[in-house]
Amino acid sequence: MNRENQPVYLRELNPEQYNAVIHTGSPLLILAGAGSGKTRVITTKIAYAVDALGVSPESILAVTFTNKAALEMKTRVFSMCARAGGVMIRTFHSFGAWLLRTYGGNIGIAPAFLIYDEDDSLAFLKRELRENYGAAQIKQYLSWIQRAKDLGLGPEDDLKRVSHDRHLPGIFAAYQERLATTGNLDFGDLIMKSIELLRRRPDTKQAVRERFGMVLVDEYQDSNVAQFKLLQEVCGDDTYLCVVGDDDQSIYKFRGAEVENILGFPEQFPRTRVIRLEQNYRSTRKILEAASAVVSHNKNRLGKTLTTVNNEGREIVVAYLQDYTEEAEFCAEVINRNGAEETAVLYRMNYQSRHFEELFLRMGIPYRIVGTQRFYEREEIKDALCYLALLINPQDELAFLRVVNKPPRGIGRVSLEKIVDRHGQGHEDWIACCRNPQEGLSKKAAAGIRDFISCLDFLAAALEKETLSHFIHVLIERTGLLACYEQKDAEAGTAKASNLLELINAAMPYPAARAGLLQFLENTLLNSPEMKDPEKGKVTLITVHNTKGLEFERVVITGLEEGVFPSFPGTDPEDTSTEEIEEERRLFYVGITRAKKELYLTSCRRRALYGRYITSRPSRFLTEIPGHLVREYEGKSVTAYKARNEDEFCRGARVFHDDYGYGVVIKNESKGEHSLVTVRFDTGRSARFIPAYSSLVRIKEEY
DNA sequence: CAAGATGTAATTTTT
DNA sequence: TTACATCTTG
Repeated sequence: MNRENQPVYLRELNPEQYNAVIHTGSPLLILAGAGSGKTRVITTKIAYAVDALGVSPESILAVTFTNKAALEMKTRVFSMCARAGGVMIRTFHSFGAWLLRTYGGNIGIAPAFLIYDEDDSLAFLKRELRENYGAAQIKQYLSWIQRAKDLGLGPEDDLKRVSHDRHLPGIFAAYQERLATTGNLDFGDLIMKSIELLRRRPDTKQAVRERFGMVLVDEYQDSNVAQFKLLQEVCGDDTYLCVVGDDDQSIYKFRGAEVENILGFPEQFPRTRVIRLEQNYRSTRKILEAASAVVSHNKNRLGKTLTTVNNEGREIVVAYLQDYTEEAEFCAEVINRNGAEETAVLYRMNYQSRHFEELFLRMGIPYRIVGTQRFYEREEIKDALCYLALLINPQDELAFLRVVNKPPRGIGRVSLEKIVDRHGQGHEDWIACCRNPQEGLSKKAAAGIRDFISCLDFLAAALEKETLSHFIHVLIERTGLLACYEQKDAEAGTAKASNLLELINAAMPYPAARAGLLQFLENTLLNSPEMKDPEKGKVTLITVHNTKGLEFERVVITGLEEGVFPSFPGTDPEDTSTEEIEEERRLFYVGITRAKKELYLTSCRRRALYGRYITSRPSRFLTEIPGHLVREYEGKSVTAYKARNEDEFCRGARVFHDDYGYGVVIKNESKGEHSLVTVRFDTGRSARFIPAYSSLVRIKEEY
């Protein structure tokens, strides 16, 4: 075919990418391997549809999972095609919010609803359950409710797939009811209510289907059942639907992601055309080969063969180390040799970052940590946002309870209880409830309430007069939040006051008054800019989950030990289900494929757990990488600990045990799977161990 | 009503 | 070990 006359962005594509871009006429599933130019294809496809096919930008809907992805897609589409400004590029939740604000009135949803995040939901459920349940149980129930919503199930549905708990349906129903009295929605509702809207109102469904003739979904492997149902409602027979994803990179099962969505897409949508993107542009051959070998151990996958024309590259370095201190030292060494920029240290769990932070701080290695706490989740920001929320919606119970005594106004638990009781009797909102004379309140509390009300009145008036940004400035001063946190900052060395001031800047782009405030609140929550822009010259500390969509020259994946990576909390490693292991393996696969040129894997012999050392075994994933791709790190620690082979505890070997201390192996018998080792300790005692189940470590002879 | 004391639990996390 | 949540005391 003649591609000479086509725009540059088309000529740069490989044949599969090209076919995916120009395809029309049936549902399309693009199976895009890691580093295969997935985002490029989806953005080019949008540009091409507008430019070459004459599709109206307003009729295109592109859905992603993260704000970051949405933002990136917007930027890339607009840079390719200026006319694409009208394309709707949103996250699933943001799309739901749009749908409900636009048409929600048809099913009785007030367009000015606020969105409760997970913390809010939990606080909410706590109010419902705290009399009879512990914190852990409440969390469990919330998690079940969320899972149910992920599956598109309401309180009245059969919840057996979520849990057999007898009380769940009742608690779920009570939660929904309580939420309804505030008029607000939680994250799950943004999807659930959208489905309900389109099902109950054929007129709305028709309007939506007429508007969106072309729908694209990115990261489809992480969609859940509810999102699939929503997609089914949005897409009619005439809608062109294209989904992009990689079943090997599905890592959010614990959040309700349903790999079946992508695996079963061709059956769900008849006449589906499947295009595979298997050409990798990111990694060296060795890295890619390792990644493929590892993930090929998974059974539940479509299977694809990634190839690359890139160089073979260096061997993968595997370092067996003594403990997390040595691991941090190893990372420091990698960084000092190669530079911090374009280097990432990956770990399975957030708390693992501490060891790296400590050492890097001491050694003066510049680093940044990605994705610990979101801006809007900060205590002080949340306080300010709750004042704002209360101004928009005086029914907002949660917001009221959070800020009524913040900063302290002398309204304690007892006084609050009385107000809550009083509110429960009438049907006035929280502010009206406080406005009326309070009986039985202490003088102090009554004064506090009066103060609170006059503060809110002042703010309500200010909201109409000031720009939003200035209004927020007024708010944090008039409420006393700023002063309160300035004092706390001085005591605790935090930076909460400056975060509050940051909020003033964040509000700059928004219009004034209620309308602007509403937009601002939604954007803070649903489009909160995460501070993920790679700063120059710093090493990146990041969880493996958070690396999705990123790439680095050099990657160190740390903590490759059974129980850490793969992780299986609370479960016996022996009976961990294969499904769980496969998800962990996919996560490892994601980690490996982030590396462009160099990959390092570290595994520790001992790890500190809640102040105690426990021995761990190397991750099974390490054995899944073909030996010829790997070079074992031979640093200072090699003498202390080498990969365990039969000789590790041979007769005469010097060993250390957590409880017994130092000793010498005097006998080594093989018994089936495990060897039985007899040790005489320096204290004179002897004991027998199965090394696999003990904390026995081989050490250097000198010790 | 607010600061200290004791107890308990401990993944990953888009929105 | 540490972080937090709930309980007790000033």
